[in-house]
Amino acid sequence: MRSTRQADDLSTAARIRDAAIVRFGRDGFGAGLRAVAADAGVTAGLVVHHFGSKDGLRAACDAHVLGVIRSEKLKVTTRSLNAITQLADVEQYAPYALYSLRSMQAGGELGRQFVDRMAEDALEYLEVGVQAGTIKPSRDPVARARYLTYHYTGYLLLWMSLYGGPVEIEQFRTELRRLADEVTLPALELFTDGLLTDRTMLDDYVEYVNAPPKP
Amino acid sequence: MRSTRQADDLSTAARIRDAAIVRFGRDGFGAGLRAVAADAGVTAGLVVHHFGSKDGLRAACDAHVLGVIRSEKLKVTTRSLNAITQLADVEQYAPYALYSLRSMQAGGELGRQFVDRMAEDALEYLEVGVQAGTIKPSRDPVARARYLTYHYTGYLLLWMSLYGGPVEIEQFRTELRRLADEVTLPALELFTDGLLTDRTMLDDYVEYVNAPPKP
DNA sequence: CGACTCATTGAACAGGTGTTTAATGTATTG
DNA sequence: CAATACATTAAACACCTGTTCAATGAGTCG
Repeated sequence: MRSTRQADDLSTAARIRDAAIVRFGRDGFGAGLRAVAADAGVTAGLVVHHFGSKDGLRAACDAHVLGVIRSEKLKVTTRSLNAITQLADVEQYAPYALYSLRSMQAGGELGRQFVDRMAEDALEYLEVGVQAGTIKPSRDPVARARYLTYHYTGYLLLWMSLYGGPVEIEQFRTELRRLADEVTLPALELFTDGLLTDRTMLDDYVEYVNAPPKP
Repeated sequence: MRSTRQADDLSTAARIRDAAIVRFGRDGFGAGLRAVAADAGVTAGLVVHHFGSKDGLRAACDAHVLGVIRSEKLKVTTRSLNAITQLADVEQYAPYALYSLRSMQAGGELGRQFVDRMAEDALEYLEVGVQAGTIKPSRDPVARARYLTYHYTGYLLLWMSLYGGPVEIEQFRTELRRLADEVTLPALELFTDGLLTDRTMLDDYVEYVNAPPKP
């Protein structure tokens, strides 16, 4: 039947890829090919037959996740300032969020692209806030967007590294909410009032970088 | 000669442990026992003879690093608010800093303890600032200290995950300085002026959490 | 139908891992 | 000096990894 191929479920290759995204997201990229194959109900040999190698499989996963992120709705992921509650919001995309985190943890190209993309979206979002008058302007908006993005992403990565070995998706979301609760007050305080009582450090610094010493 | 044992260098076990700290810090805990053994100029068998197992070796490394941190000067590590320049300052302790980062990345007990300790020190330091009038008080000082610590540590961890595969100690320090430069302006801006132009979000949140018990 | 292509499997392979074991040398002790 | 305990090594072991290979099966096309 041709219906077996396309209608029954997904194509076998796609099923393997999806299983790999979930498995890698849960256990990290140290997970074995045989585990991925078992999740997809196939054999390890078939995995490399379809994807060439484990790296090929990972590349396919990267491409797919990046495609999903780019395609449409996951722009929501970076629309909020709080990168933690962000991810908790989109329930159906939790596996992709987990996979992306693992990607950052393992340090692949997808990880870098993902973070850069989040920084771009954050910049956009911050600009809107500045225009609307709700967010203060910055002397270097790009640097600020990167700074905030790296911080929130790093917070999440650190938490996953410290407390999440193999991460179940359900546990992932509930823990995210707990983290968000823990973070909200200090974050709002910092965002509203800052931390320092006087501005000499900042003023001194901008004066320092604007005064070209000796070229 | 008994002098061979203690004076010539360190004891063999200590030499292995130190080599392991450096190697694990550079390559992560995936590094093989044979690599560690070769660094120490011994055999893999001897490593497990002394430490029982690879986990035993790692436990010994953890204990030693934690001991060094506790013992004395590494309190400096957490004295500055900026956790990045922190580590760049203490040159001789860079291997310990790297090892600790790997520990956080791998998620062992040492990683958790290290972060918790940094949070405690940050709390102490922030309190001093509050007393001195240079830092604004917080409604929840403990949460704020944890928040700031996790953020800066996470920033560092994210950077290492994304860009640092095997990390050379020299490269580690120079990169830390570059990161510090990149971060200084946005951080100072945020710490001085905050991010939001009005305080309704904060006030609403505080009112919300205080609503039930507070008359 | 026959030939051909592709998906799929199970077994085998080569390489790496942590660990074990037996042997050897080298101190320290009785 | 002899005996004993320890440090150390090289080789082997069992296991797990990604990958390869030959065989089997099912679907497609001429």
